Amino acid sequence: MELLTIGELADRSGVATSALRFYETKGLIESERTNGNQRRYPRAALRRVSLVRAAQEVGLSLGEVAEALGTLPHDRTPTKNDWEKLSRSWRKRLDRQITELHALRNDLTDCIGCGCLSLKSCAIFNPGDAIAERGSGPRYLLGDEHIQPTA
Amino acid sequence: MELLTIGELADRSGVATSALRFYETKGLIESERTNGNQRRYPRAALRRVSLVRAAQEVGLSLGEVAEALGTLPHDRTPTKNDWEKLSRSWRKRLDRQITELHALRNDLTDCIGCGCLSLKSCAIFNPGDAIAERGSGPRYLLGDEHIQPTA
DNA sequence: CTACAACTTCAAGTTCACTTGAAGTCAAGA
DNA sequence: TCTTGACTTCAAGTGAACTTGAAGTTGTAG
Repeated sequence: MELLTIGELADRSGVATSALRFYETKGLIESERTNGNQRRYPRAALRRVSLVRAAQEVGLSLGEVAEALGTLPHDRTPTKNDWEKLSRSWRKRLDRQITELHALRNDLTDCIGCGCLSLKSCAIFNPGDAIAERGSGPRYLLGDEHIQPTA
Repeated sequence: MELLTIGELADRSGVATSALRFYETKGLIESERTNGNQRRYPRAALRRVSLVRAAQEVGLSLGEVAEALGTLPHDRTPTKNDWEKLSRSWRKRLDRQITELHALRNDLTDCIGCGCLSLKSCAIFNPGDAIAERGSGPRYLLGDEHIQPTA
């Protein structure tokens, strides 16, 4: 099997045919045509589709993916160097994202740990807001109003 | 300052007023009204908004956030237990996401490392596809066709 | 050679998460 | 009191990423 039909590519990549045609209009993948005008994809298209999906995972829009792919040469097979540039920039983005998620995770853990009795220090629930207007003391999540009456 | 106007909430949360009204239609936040029908938000709303944004970061849709918030009691201030349930499920999701990103990062690193001379083992570019139809030897990324003519 | 699944294009529709605009009301300072 | 900026609702618009439908064509197995 030299070339893939759009249906085969869809099956193998797990991406709907309609999405593949859509990707093609966006210049993300390319195809040859049969005499009867049907698309035929080289094996490389399968990797290309995976690349697109991977990039989406990383948080890139299709436009950004197209742009990134645009940095790869059209006239020749990409070299290791070509690829390294692309890959490095994505990895950077990935690293940043991982860092952010870790931070969020830690905040959540703190919130569980603290039982929300020390909301002052809770990053998630006090982002940029000048809190500490009521002095210290117990606070409740999602319903600040329940201040213990100074019994 | 007991209650916040929508503008103040917007400034403090960094979320546009239009978005806040939109969140309200989705049941994500609530407000009281003045005699003149203007919204007034309790401080809790600020945390609530942050919660929504945090959840979006984790990859939840607004619908899912609404659902999650729905598991919190409406009639009383959420307790530590209420919160723990919610927080744990989100943290789980966060963990899964972090794991996925790590995997993706590693794949990218491998791809850089291998110089794409051993695409057979490259997870990103061979997901679920049975490759290895051409035997071993050099392969090129994004353009498989360039097989060295057996010089 | 025929049947039929798989393909083609093109326009329009969908969902999500908002934003924008119009037309009018409210709140607070000079 | 007047002015002005902040607010109100409601309808419509936006952009991303596709999907769906209609109407017609192609490829292949029987």
